[in-house]
Amino acid sequence: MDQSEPRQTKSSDRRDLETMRHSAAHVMVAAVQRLFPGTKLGVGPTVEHGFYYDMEVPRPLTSDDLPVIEAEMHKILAERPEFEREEMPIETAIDYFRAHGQDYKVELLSDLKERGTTRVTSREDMDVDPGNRTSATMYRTGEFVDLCRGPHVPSAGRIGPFKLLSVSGAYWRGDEHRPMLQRIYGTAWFTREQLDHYLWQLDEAERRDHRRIGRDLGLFMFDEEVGPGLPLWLPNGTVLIEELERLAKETEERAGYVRVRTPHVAKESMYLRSGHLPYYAESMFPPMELEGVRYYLKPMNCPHHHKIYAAQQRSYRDIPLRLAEYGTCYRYEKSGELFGLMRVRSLQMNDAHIYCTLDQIEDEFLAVCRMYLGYFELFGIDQYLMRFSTHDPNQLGGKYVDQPELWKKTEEIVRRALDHGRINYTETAGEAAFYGPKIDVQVWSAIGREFTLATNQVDFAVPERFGLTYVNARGEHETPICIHRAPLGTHERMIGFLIEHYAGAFPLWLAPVQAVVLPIADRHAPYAEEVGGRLRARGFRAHVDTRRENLNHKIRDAQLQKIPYMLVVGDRELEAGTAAVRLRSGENIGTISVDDLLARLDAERGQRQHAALDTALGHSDNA
RNA sequence: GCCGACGUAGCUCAACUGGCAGAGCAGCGGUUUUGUAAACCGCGGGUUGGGGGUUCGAGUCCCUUCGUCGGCUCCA
Repeated sequence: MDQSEPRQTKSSDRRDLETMRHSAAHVMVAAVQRLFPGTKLGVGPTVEHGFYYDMEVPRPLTSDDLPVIEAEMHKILAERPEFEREEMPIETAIDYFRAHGQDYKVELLSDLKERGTTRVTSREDMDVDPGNRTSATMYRTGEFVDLCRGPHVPSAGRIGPFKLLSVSGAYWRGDEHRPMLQRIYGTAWFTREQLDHYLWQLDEAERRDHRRIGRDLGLFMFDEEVGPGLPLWLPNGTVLIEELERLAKETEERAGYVRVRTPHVAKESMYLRSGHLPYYAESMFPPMELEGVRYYLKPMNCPHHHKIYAAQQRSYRDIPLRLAEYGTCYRYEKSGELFGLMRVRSLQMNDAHIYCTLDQIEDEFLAVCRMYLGYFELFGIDQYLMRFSTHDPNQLGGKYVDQPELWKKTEEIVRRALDHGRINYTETAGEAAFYGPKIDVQVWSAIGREFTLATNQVDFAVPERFGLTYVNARGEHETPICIHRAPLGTHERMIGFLIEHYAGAFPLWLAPVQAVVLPIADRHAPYAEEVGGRLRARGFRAHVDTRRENLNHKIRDAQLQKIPYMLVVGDRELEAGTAAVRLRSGENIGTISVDDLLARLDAERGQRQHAALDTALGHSDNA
């Protein structure tokens, strides 16, 4: 994600840092081996801010073990061992590790030898060199020997300040059917200041965590009896939802969408037709049976929308047809995957399905991308990654529908749309949906977890299953292409993300409470109510704090609630028909008339309509 | 789902090796009528997540179940 590397870091420094962290990982695992003889090594790459090592330890580790391991690491460092490099034939290395009971290393080397690079992942290529199938490189640090490509710092004395952060389970080679190893995460830096800065950032991230802010600002809650992953939206959070929906509806209306509404359940037969059953069944809530018919909670809206499309004869003149719905879906996420609002079991999706011809896809797809970019501009989101996912030709007929020419064609169209729109993206093969290529917008939560925030997918397979057609200009039936898109993702994830993005200080148009009027003494309450009433009459969400507390107290509470405008009214303001305006930044903009205040608020609230939405609608290009 | 940790008042946290469940904030009642980040006094508040067990005695030890957290797997 962002920030925590020193700003001036050059790429060579960056490499040195990675080298040093990788060496730290070696020292860590050497310490674990000393403390827990019989430890078997997995792999231990560096990651964004540090390193980890996976290993099989005789007993499960707990966080209490980390200080002990750190102490052992310091002992090793005090011995100042050299990192000695040694190259040997691959068979010799296999024999060595087999003799030492290092089964995982044996497996890595055997794979490399027998199958070449096919099973070596990026996590593993720090251990073995996929390009070299005949010899292996070993590093010796004191009595500790590990398979490793290197490079390493020459001496362990070069390892900078470090800290072990957490311990957890991790499947060997990321496969849930294989053994679970113990993973220790750590971080290491050149200087103590950098380490402290990073640790401070971790604390800061915790303060931005949407789960904490969500509670403090009264946005949402969970209840054990309602069920895990089923958020309850409190009044303040509901304002966020409704403002986002208003934004979406205005934008989509102007972009030529029509709105529909569909039920939350449907019969089994529809999901057999759509292909969700049985393939998606494990992500769906189990069926409920009524009068011998099985119904499912909908995990997505597309089948319902397809039915609406199919309900009447469509002409080429009718399309693109863009059906939009903030649809509520239910997905049975595994219990361990739930995470605050970011990963839930009931979700409201900014969904729409665009039915169009092959010729129209490019424009439609680009228009959707512009819509994202407009939203992101509006929110000031600049830390994101657009990921273009294409199919893997080797999996046609399996993971992917067997229509090679359509894959090729639609992928080209998407690529051209992205290039034409001058949109930056990375391309990943083998990550497409089974029905077509897609773009995902990746963002990171405050604690650094990656999420797909929005998605835009081409579907050239499912419309056929639903028998969707349109009559072309020659009077023939043709199957339309469908674009699935959710530029604002789901309310749950988008709001979870925005909470962290703004650290709870939402822009005026989105803020659950936009202004609070603070009467200094009881005698100012009627005037305060009058000011509040005028704001509300103008469509602002304004409260009046008439508690018998002093001003400092009311200010503090309003600050903690991150209310954009605090309007202090006392004798002077009452007299003059004004309010003393304090912003949540702490800035005091002085005393202004209520009329001026309303004008200012109008202008600020109106910002959401301007440039960003023009981008969303592609107006800036045409203008 | 898997590995590990953690569940004490609305929130943040106490309670030494098993020995009378406590504090601050919030809430409520009263006093104060206040000018830009916490006025003062008082009061209520808990089946220590649920269930079972060990023990003279369990917040503390054991089992089980639910939930949460850190990862893994998976995903909007």
